Amino acid sequence: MPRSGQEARERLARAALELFLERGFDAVTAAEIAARAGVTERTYFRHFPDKREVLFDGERRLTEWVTEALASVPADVPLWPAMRRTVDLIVAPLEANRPDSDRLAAIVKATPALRERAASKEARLVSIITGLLVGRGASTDEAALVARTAWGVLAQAIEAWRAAPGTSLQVHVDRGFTLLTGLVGGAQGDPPR
Amino acid sequence: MPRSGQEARERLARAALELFLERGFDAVTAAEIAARAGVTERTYFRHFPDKREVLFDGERRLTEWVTEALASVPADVPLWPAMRRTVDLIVAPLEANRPDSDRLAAIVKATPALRERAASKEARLVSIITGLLVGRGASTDEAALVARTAWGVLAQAIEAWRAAPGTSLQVHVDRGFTLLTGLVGGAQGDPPR
DNA sequence: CCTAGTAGTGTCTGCAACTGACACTACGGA
DNA sequence: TCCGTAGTGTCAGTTGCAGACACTACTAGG
Repeated sequence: MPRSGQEARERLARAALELFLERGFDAVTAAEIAARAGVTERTYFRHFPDKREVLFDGERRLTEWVTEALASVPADVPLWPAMRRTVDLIVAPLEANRPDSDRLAAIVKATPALRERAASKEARLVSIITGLLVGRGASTDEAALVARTAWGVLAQAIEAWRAAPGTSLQVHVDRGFTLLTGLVGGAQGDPPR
Repeated sequence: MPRSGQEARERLARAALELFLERGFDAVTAAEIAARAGVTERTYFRHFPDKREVLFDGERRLTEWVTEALASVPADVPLWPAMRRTVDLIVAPLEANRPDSDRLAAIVKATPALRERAASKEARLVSIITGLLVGRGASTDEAALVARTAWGVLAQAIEAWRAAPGTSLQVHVDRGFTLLTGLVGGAQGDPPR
């Protein structure tokens, strides 16, 4: 293997994070990020497809966690319980990662262009999960619905977790699932036609 | 030349749609859209904040439909049933709008940059719905969860509906809600059907 | 130890998405 | 009839991104 490229990539990611924290996403140019990392703008774009993507490099790990978690659930567990266990399994890594992900979330929240990218990443993750569920034997419709719903619970839990420092993510997740079960499963009158 | 402003805006929207259909989003420049509409590029950017937004002008109507539909549900209807009725209420306008929205969906689906924008719009709509539900007296957590989940059902139904021409959206919506109830509310045991 | 291949980089060049500043023109109302 | 306003054109500038090509550090193979 030739000279480590991976190293430059990490310097770029760190430089970008610093600059975005210092001055905000919009006030930083790609050339400046590259300069701080000691490379050229062109090199930046060889490592990341655009200015935003540096920040979302960690999302790949999330995908891995989900994939592994779901794979670790026995195949005979029905869809929804399997998804629930999967969510439980990725709570730990998420909590371990909190300090970093909090800073990231702050930057993203403050920048529309980044929120857009984040929303897109979520959608992509949901569709990956859907694929995995289909691989477990679910119908496409079921899989998509379960993936969307479970992700919704987790996403909402994460949001509440960030809003309330010092709380445990697991608590929010549990609350979300029970809340959902109560709301949806409850026999309150909603006549289908 | 023209005076209305609104008129130019509509010409721009039509021109953009045509060009995107003819050559694809990426192969069209903002200047070309403007030219076909008989104005300058600068004028384009006075009507729309960026190249993508022309296509999403109609989303405002969706927001209105949702707002009105939810407002029309009596305040004493509990959260989830209220949401379910709201979804039912906007099925009609959605179906009436099918030909246009199908073409739009095709363009969006083919272009990553547009999918991103679409995902972002969905997120925004969900947060608007959350706000409305809070206005009805729900807690933030409940509201967010219900909004996310219900929108998930509708979004999934719309996708299935587009994939199966000739079917009725209402059918997919009904199926989605019953499926969800069965999965989430049902005893932890059995795969459906 | 030398040589050849390859991954990573710098440089140069160019397009297209936006943006600010300013001058102009049609219009509706006083 | 004149004036204020909203919509537009023009021009110049910044920045995100991409193709082409030459160069350099490193590694493997002889």
